[in-house]
Amino acid sequence: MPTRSDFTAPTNPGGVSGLNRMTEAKLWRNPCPFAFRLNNLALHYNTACYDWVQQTEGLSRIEYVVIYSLALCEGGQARDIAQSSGFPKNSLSRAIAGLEKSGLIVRRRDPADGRSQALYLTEAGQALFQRTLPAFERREREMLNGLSADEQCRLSNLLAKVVLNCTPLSGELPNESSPNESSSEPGASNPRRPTGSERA
Amino acid sequence: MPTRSDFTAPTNPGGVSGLNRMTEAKLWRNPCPFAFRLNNLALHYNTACYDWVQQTEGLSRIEYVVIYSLALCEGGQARDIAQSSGFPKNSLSRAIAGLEKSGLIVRRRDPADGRSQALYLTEAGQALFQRTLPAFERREREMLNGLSADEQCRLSNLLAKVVLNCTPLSGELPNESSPNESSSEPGASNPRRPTGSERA
DNA sequence: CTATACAAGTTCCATAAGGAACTATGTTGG
DNA sequence: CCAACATAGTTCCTTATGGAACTTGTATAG
Repeated sequence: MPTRSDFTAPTNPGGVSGLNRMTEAKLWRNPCPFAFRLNNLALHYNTACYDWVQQTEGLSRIEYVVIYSLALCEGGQARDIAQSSGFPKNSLSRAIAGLEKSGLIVRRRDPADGRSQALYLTEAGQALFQRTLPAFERREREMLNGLSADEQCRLSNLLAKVVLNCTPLSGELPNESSPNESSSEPGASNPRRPTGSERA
Repeated sequence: MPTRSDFTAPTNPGGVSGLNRMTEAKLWRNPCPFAFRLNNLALHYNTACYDWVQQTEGLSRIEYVVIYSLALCEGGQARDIAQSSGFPKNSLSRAIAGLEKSGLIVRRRDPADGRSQALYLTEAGQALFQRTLPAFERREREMLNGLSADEQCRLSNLLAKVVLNCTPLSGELPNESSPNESSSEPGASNPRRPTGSERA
């Protein structure tokens, strides 16, 4: 049976729910709880799935994003993938070159505009997508299986609404000199770059 | 006034809502819509905020994550930041060393355990947090301002629920040989690593 | 019809990032 | 009490990453 010493902090001060103190703070006492939850969930999803694809198919995350993007939107261009995923175009250029060499995609120059090229999955590319997709779908289901069907639906809709609300203000950044909000923050300026860490 | 040629596809086949075809596909015709929306939102939030901090304070994302983590959980250890943020511990080690040199944090060895060290914000570190936090809060408000207060609350709760549902299965990965699901995917195996791209 | 600006992709290159191995400290168990 | 193992943090080193500049091809304007 447990003695008193069994209850002294086990070095890892596990919170009530098995989370450590810091994670609990970020979840429940965070001035930006939404941001944390988003990032936390994206992390859990992405690492599980993309590590798995790396292992089983030898494709990097960005390469798989290209495959996935073309599966959803045949004939799309590198530019489209950049815009919809947030990866920089030079990284995409590399990934696309690699995938073409592996025979998973093909490029077709647009006769109407010599600059752009439409991208297509080959048979092999489609097969790869077909055999990997289920794992991604399963992971998504697993993450959501704590919610009822109704809750899942609501969550999905709310997120979509936020995405639509955000997309316009993509390039915008916190700038105290802008003549709207009243929040009293000091230093600010205004760079730009729609790059980042989406990758989906 | 616009002539007919004004309406021919502007090279960028903007969808109804101003999104390009591929983004629309990822939003509305995606077998994993939840994952895409998460990543898309995380991207918009993170790039805006962390680029801004980089510009105004000269701190990298991971450095700011350390500051933020300690502001929420004073005396936390590097290990805690790693667990709650998903950054690898060697990268954190670097960031912590840099922040200490800049005088934004201090380390204090734990007398009870010579391996670990508790981290604290200095006055300067706290001041930095105080003057940067509002921009992060503002960004979060901006992203959510398309939702009613009630919807925001619901979204928040649903996300928290999913986070709690996910955390246990952190290390787990899609493995077809597991004796549960029936989804018919082929290749699978089982690596591990809780690293990734959370960073909040 | 040239000059200028813009856009899609590619190449170059410096560096940030993270895996793996290591150090130092703690814990367990035989 | 020592051997084996675990854990916090650091160091080393290779590689992936992405900014900036470049190339090629299109619009626009003077």
